[in-house]
Amino acid sequence: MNIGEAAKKSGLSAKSIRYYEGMGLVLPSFRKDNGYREYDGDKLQELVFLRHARQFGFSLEECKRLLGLLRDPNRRSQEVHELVANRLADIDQRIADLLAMKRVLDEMSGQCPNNEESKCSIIDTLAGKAPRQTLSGGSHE
Amino acid sequence: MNIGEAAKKSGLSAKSIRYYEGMGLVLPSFRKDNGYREYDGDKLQELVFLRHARQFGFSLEECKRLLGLLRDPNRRSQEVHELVANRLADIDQRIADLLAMKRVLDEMSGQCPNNEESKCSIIDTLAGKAPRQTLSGGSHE
DNA sequence: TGTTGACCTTCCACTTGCTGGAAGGTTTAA
DNA sequence: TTAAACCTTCCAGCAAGTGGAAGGTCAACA
Repeated sequence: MNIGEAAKKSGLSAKSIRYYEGMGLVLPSFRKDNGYREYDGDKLQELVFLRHARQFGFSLEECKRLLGLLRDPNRRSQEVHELVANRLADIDQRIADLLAMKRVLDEMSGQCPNNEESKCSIIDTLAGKAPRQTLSGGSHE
Repeated sequence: MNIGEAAKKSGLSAKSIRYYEGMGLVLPSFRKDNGYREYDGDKLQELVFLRHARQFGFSLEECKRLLGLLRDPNRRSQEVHELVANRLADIDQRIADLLAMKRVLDEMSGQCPNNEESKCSIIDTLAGKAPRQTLSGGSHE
């Protein structure tokens, strides 16, 4: 199949597929005489795999490693597990950061008069004029 | 004060301060004869404000609007409140996305044998071979 | 046969928010 | 005087693509 069909079936854009190819992730099965890329079932499966991995937030570098493991019949599941564990640690960190932001922004939001007046505790807090609301919780800055 | 001192006191890097200037966010008070940037207390406060706003995840465009509001004595706190509300909605969305990823990755991680064998349900799931674990929860894809 | 439209190709530019480095000018202290 | 530590501008690059230009190809239809 051509790149357009591979795109439709994999859920990726043709642009992305070309980009991933340039990054060395998934090459087409071969090129036809007219230069068109040709993808077979195996390659399509790799593209789907890639889309899933990206949806879980793996970087292209990590996707490259995952594809290597997908292709390697002698892989150790340990290695796959480790990549997922790293990803999970990263996600946990991001969630914690976002929750810390949310907590303080919620607090700030609730204290803003939200009217036609200029007085605004959000502005004061960001400017460092109001009682400190830090992301880290401590009073050190 | 020079950019180096402004950087130290604001917690930003000199590179970032120059970048923000290029983006039209915070200009130095003036340039000295030798071309060096000079920052006074007000400008330093704006830089600190900027650092805080960035720490809360506001984009530079949003920071630009926030700085405009900081400087505007006739601002309406409504406007500030709205920016924060938008930011909060974005944060909530991100958290929800990350939690959905985490949920599925946790599940996958627990099912992987995590040993020397090649059999790995994580790989199978990403390849779409195993019982579907989707981020959206539905069976539609 | 012509031509229209939908494909496909490559390449370059743009995005966000910086960071690093090169090449060079200034200031300060020993 | 000279070295270190500033400062200046500009250029390149990161992730992970998207958009568009310029052009080749293919299938269908009159």
